Amino acid sequence: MARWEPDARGRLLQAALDLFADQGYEATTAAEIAARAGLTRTTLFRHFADKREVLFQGQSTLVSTATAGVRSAPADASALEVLRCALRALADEHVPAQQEIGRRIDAIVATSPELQERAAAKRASIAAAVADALALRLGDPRPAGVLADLGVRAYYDGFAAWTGPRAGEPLAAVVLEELAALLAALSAALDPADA
Amino acid sequence: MARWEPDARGRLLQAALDLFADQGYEATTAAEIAARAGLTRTTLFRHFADKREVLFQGQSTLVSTATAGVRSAPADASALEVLRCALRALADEHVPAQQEIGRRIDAIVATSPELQERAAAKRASIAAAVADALALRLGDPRPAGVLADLGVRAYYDGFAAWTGPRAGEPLAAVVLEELAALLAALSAALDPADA
DNA sequence: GTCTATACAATGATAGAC
DNA sequence: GTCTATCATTGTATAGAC
Repeated sequence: MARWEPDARGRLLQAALDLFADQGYEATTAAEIAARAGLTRTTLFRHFADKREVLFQGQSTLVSTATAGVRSAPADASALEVLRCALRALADEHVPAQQEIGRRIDAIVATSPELQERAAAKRASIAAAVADALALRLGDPRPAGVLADLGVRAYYDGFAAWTGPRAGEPLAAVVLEELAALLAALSAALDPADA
Repeated sequence: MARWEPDARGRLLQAALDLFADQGYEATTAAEIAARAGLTRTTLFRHFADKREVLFQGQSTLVSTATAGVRSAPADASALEVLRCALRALADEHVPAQQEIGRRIDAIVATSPELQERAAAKRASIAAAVADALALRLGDPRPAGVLADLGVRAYYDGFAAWTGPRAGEPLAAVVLEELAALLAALSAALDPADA
């Protein structure tokens, strides 16, 4: 029998979601979150570097997943196929149970500049990881960066659709479809004669 | 004759650059920066919302500049031409005197995750401003977002080249050239048959 | 209108006990 | 792994000085 209740991190996330939704992010102290999770403030900061990371804990592995996803692509894959491998790897990190949590997190992040800043940093880290891994494969940082931006945009927009109207479909399918839509939109925008 | 030395913000920036380079960002307190600028801690926080903004003050107008740049484009301009208008507007915010400061800021930001987070948030804000303004013009958020990413990447990469090896050229020219290079790299990556 | 003095809540780090 | 306790610093709020 364990000396402590298990899953301290998950309990802290639930507590934070409840309190932030109730009182707002700024009005909620780290001590309150910890208390609601049955812990102390010190323990919260043992698990997370700061108050924001309680909310973003689900994204902590995405950077290494993105890198691994690029490296997992077959040796003869095209640049676009490599990008799709990375997106599939990222999408596989999420299960439908996270859709509800994702919605709640998004709603809270939208209320706080401090949280939006952390969200932007996370997205930038993932984009940089994809860009670096792709640059290594392609031998050229320019297409790598552009493709990484495209892929990360598809991933975020696809994730948003998956937590909303397209909750029933597999995340990977939604994301890859979004990537195709972005590429088509880009072609159309760059070559207006297509109209 | 003025009662106080002018340009408090500029003096705070100089003080921060010196101290951060000397002791590191974390080891430098807001009180030290203010003292070196001949001010008090209270006054620093009157001018800037937080310690990080002392460094990023030069980017405070870029979001509105980006929006204005998109709106300043001729009514019959293509999507790409509109994007170029925005980039020219952004580039015109900077003068060669900022090259040295830009280099010093970059070096310091590279040492601190907290500063990198702020930098990522600034970049994301500019990208979002361009994307929103473009979406309004194009009537479709998808190409707008992709083009905004492309443009912002060209702007940042161009700026980095301008503070380094291409210091002698006009920033706008470097950025627009970078945009062309990114577009060419993308085409080549998406259509490998071109080789 | 800009600067300063002071007090304050909260963050995040640290050291040591269970 | 958790807890108590303490500490410097951030960032805010409020007051007044030149």
